[in-house]
Amino acid sequence: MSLNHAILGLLSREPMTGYEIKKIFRGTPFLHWSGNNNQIYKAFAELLDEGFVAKEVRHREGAPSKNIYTITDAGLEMFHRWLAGAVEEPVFRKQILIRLALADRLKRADLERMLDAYAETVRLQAALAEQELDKCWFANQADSGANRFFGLIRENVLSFYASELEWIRKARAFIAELPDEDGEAHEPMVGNENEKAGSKMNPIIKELRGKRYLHLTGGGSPIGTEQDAIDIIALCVEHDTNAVLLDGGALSDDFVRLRTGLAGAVLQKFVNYNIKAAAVVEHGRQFPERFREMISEYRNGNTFRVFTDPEEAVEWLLG
Amino acid sequence: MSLNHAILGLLSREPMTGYEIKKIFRGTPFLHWSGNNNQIYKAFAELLDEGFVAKEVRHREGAPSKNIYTITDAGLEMFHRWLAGAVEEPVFRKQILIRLALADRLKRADLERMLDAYAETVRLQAALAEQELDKCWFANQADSGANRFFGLIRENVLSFYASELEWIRKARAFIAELPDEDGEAHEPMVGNENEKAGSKMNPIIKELRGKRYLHLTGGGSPIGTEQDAIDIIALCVEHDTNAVLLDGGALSDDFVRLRTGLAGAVLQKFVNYNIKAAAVVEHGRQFPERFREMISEYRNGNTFRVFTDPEEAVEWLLG
DNA sequence: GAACCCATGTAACTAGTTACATGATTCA
DNA sequence: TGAATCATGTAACTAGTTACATGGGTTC
Repeated sequence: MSLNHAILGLLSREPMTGYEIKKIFRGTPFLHWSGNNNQIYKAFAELLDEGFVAKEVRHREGAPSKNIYTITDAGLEMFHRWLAGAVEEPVFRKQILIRLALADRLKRADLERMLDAYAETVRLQAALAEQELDKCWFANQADSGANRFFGLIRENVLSFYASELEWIRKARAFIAELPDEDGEAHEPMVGNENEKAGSKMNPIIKELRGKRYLHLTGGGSPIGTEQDAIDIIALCVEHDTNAVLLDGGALSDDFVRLRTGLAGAVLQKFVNYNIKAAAVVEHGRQFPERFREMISEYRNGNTFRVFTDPEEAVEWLLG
Repeated sequence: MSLNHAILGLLSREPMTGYEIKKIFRGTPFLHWSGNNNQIYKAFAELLDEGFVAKEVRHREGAPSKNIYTITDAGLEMFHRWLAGAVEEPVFRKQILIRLALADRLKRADLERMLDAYAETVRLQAALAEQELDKCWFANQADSGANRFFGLIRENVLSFYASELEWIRKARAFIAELPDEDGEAHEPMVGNENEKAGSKMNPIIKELRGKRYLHLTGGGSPIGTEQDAIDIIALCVEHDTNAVLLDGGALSDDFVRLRTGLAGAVLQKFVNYNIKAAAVVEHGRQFPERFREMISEYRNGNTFRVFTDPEEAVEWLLG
């Protein structure tokens, strides 16, 4: 595990607090650790234990005290030993390859849909990575303006996604040329029919002060796939509105876990179709930290907001 | 976790035993699970519990009985639902990028050495992946000759390594153009001096029936880096021999863990320089399964063998 | 006044790996 | 005879994630 070494590396530049380190991990795509509290604070406890860092507690009037960590000589030596040691091989995980290997007998249309969904995921991921890269800690450092190798790193990361998109193009071309034998026994796709939206999501059109909005009540099932977003948009177009009120139940577990990419994909679609969405959640509901961060990022825009009070939500939606 | 789904996908082709599934996972680079017992057998217990597979115990005379698993209708439906669901985004882990970001102030020579080591690792990994791909279960299946998409998958996997090598080329060109300012404060590389070999590894030249071999006694420290292999080769050249006897202590933990790539890199160097190596380990010593597999693969060749009896080892070395 | 930010930490869980255990068969 | 292959399983561990808990300060 080189997390500890990476922390030492960061501290070799300047002393930092756990929280700062955590934010760096969060905002840097090639630092593949999620940077959750447990990991970071545990790592510091270990490093302190081994004498690789020193802790300075800074008490602040009327504020929680900070722990500022400084690297020790032993820590610096450890870090340099790590740099001199063997480099790990690069690894990847691509579920799409597993699917493709196992979905050998799928119908062409289903394969195309799968690849298209993958392409959208990759594009999203690439955009996210680019954005994060350009505002991450390494992009612009105090001493030398920017890290000497940042350009190389950036290129490496983005080329990963670029070559994936290029491969998708090839794969699409390949399956387009496949003979589609209707008589063949195809593995059926399950649960991809369009009419499920109506039955599953329980949408109601409401009106307030002459303005319409679509209300997805908690009684229906949550937004669990990108298809659900498409269905919502279709309903909006049908009823000539661009405002959607989501009951808390509509936010599925997959939705609030950002790494599934679902929230990103759905909200991107909302942006594309100029649709405003307000979610009303119970007061006590806890979301993953990443999701909360995303919420606060969306606060700047006019696409998505989370409320606890339904009236406030509608107010914003129609305002 | 889609491991369970992947197993269902395999069973949708034909009934299999846990051991067979395990071997498929082991031998297929894009199935990123290691395929260790615990994982596989636990997964089967779960699938059985949920009614997605059925178990048929086949008792065999004088042999351990097999459990042959067959997918049920519920399992098949589950698998198809998974296929229809959202695809996971691709992810990668490249320690080299972290190093590069943190090793900003390293000397040019050290950077070059780091990139060269990385290039070798990637080449090794690529070769391994290619070899595994071509003899893996998906490469040649009974029904359709080969999986329709195997070519696409193969291309994707290999292009990952190819584009990494291409990037290394660019990175090398970039650092070659960097001004090497001698006056600058460089972060020193630690422990990369050549003389450590003599002091650390404790090598002795021995002779039997007029044939020389290099004996690395257990008293020294184990082979922990590629540099150690280079040092050993230098000693062989110096003493005009091509046989090395390694005491068990020389095989470090990193060495026996194949995913570190150390064993592969070291043995590749031995192959290149036509050096025979025999390791003598205590009778009870347990190695990771992957390492044991590698040992048996090397049994075909004339480069590396593991013995428990030192005399046998020397016999083979000089034979 | 609700929600977010800074800041620290812990408890409980999931995923995945290593090592141990067993025992017959096959192969050199 | 010793090691490898086939075959099944468990115990203990490491790495990493989610959720919970706390509390002052800031911002809309």
